[in-house]
Amino acid sequence: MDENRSTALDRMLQAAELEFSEKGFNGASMKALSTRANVSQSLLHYHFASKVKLYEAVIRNRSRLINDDRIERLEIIDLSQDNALHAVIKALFLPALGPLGGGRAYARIFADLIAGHERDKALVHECYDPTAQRFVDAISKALGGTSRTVAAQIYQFSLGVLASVISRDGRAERLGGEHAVPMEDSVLLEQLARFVVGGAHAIARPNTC
Amino acid sequence: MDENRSTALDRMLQAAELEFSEKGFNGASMKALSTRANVSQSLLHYHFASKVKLYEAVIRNRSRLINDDRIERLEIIDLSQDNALHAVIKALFLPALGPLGGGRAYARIFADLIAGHERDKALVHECYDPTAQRFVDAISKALGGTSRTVAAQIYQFSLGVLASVISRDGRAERLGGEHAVPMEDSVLLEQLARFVVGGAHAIARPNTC
DNA sequence: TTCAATTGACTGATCGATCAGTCAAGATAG
DNA sequence: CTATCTTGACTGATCGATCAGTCAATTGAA
Repeated sequence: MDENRSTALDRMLQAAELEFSEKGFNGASMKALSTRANVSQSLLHYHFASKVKLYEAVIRNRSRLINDDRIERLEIIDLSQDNALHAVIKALFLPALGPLGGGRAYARIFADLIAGHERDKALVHECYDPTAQRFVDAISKALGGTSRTVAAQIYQFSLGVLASVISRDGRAERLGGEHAVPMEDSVLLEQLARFVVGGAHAIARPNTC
Repeated sequence: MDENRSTALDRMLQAAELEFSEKGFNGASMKALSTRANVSQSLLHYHFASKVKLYEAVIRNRSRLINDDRIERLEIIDLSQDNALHAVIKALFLPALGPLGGGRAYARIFADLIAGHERDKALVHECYDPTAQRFVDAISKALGGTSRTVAAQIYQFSLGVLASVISRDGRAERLGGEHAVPMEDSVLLEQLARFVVGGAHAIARPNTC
């Protein structure tokens, strides 16, 4: 009962995600964070013990939402069909760009994880590697049996491209000049996927085309 | 005379680049930084006035080295030749990956800049946009007159791919499994360029291939 | 040549602010 | 009552920044 009332725990996680996203781990303060969540600073420590643990909780929470969706989308793809890779890449990107991805909130945290800070290595290993392995497999198969080494390479590049887009700041529009009309999300995703697929083919089958 | 003796100013800039790179802006402390440079903390403020100004000095310094090299390499490319785009992309990537790029030192700072923090927007605009414009132009021409909007898109994706590689942490090797032998720098650059060129063509000329 | 005046580089001590984290006590519910 | 939840008050450490002042080198006037 009273299910949809926002609990203190929900508010804390939500505020933490926003705060970490906007200021980064070191830039975010427990005090500002508690104010944002309308709880006392002590309550944060009661539930999460430490700032690091809270940070990990945020990432575990969000990465589970994203990766569950990714796997769900991946599993319904027939990897033997022609445009399988295109579907795989969209299954990788869409959950991170959509509402499940936490919108702007999670964007910078994600970009930080990509950057590969020493602090986050173990966490990335725990939260993202299992799903990543599945996608490396899928990429390998979708490309007709490319080596896992090359598939992992493509996966890494793909995440880089995703990161460059996920925290959109209008720079591409500025550099593009002219009218500078921001791109629709669905169109951007399509561009993104096409770029990655094109690049993947160029690496995996350098002789064709 | 006595030209190659390390001055205090040099040591400070160098230590700052390392410290900011390893800990990020908020994670780095002026005290640790001064210890690293073997100067007093006060000297940092004497020369750079504030932490933010020091950070900006580091980026202005490094970006100038990188972008001067980029332009130099870009200007000797014949944009009408067949594999012009490949050369352009290498001109964009090589200076950032080589010794001028500051090696690991500048890597994470660069990744942070890509992430697009609000704090760095104006600085990126000042230090990177002029060169970026030149490359967007070159990409547009090398692709036979693609619109600047699409060229800017490709430029943005390219930087994302670069960022994913510049702070190498061995994750790709781990995901690739098997022997996990780290890739040679020159080979990686070639892979990188081929991926981007393939992706660029896929976006700019969706009908071909 | 000599000596005061000025400058630039640099330091140790210290400032108030803010940090993450602690703790005992109050509130609330089963 | 008991156990969980929540709070305000507090701590030591550390933050970026400021300060007065030292020291060596340079300048300028006599």
